[in-house]
Amino acid sequence: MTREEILELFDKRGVKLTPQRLEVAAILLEKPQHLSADQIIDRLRDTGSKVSKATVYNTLNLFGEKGIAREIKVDPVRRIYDSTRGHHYHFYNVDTGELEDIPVGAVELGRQPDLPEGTEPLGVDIIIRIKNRRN
Amino acid sequence: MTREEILELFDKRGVKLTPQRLEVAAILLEKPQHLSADQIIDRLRDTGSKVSKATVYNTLNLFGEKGIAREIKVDPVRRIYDSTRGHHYHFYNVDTGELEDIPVGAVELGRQPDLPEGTEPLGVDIIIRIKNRRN
DNA sequence: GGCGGCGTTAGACTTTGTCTAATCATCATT
DNA sequence: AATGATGATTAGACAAAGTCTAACGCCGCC
Repeated sequence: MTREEILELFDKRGVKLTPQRLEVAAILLEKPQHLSADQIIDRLRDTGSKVSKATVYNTLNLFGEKGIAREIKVDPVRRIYDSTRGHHYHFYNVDTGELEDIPVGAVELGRQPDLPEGTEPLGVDIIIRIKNRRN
Repeated sequence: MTREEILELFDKRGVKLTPQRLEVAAILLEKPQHLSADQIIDRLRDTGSKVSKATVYNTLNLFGEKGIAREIKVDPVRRIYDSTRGHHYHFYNVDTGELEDIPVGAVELGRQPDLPEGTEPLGVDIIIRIKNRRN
């Protein structure tokens, strides 16, 4: 994702532009990928950036709320952020910890259940857990 | 779930019986429910049990591995254990934090995607996020 | 009875993420 | 240009969940 596209996305989602947010976005949204806060901080440090830990966490929370990145719940100990915003699901390899996008349309819900009384849908998360075949 | 059924389940899943494991199981498997480690410890304390925190965590990890309970990944800060072992999915109310089982068969995957090379399936987690309707 | 192996325990420790209080940036108004 | 308000950023303290360690207990087996 180019700098231009990021600016546009911020604007569209009502996120005020700051240098720090742009730095975080540049790393996370560079390409389709799954990164933890820690990995993002490491990469920022690698590029000599001095964005603080607190800001990275604030920013990722904001990105999650505003739909700029998706928080994926797979690993109970660390939050993973997905740069791909569109409707899609995941493979999670429990051996390697790797997370992989499932091509759109390769999996689809057959029947949708009725929601509990007085609630409305927010979204659906599907994770297909896999492991390495050994032999 | 009765004490008898728990003993049977332990046996079937190759889990050695100990008084502490039985105490944890008695609470978690009592009925279909979703509990955090913390809630389980609280209930143990309420009944006067002195099972240690470490043992509760060890036991829940063991139960997860052996298929005696299911670990649900929904809240990044706390692990939730589901006493229902069968194939089923969940509603997660982000307003209340409540987790609710989706009746079996009410939702089903239409298409199953091809798995990545050299891997085999372990299972599928589906979480339908919902929120309270306000008006 | 002694030994080995596993389970349990208290409490220290680790890790991830949040909070606090101070500082800084931006912008509108005068 | 100074003022002030609002919001973002920062370092570091803090909180919470879960893991680890080292000691101890229990049980079966030789």
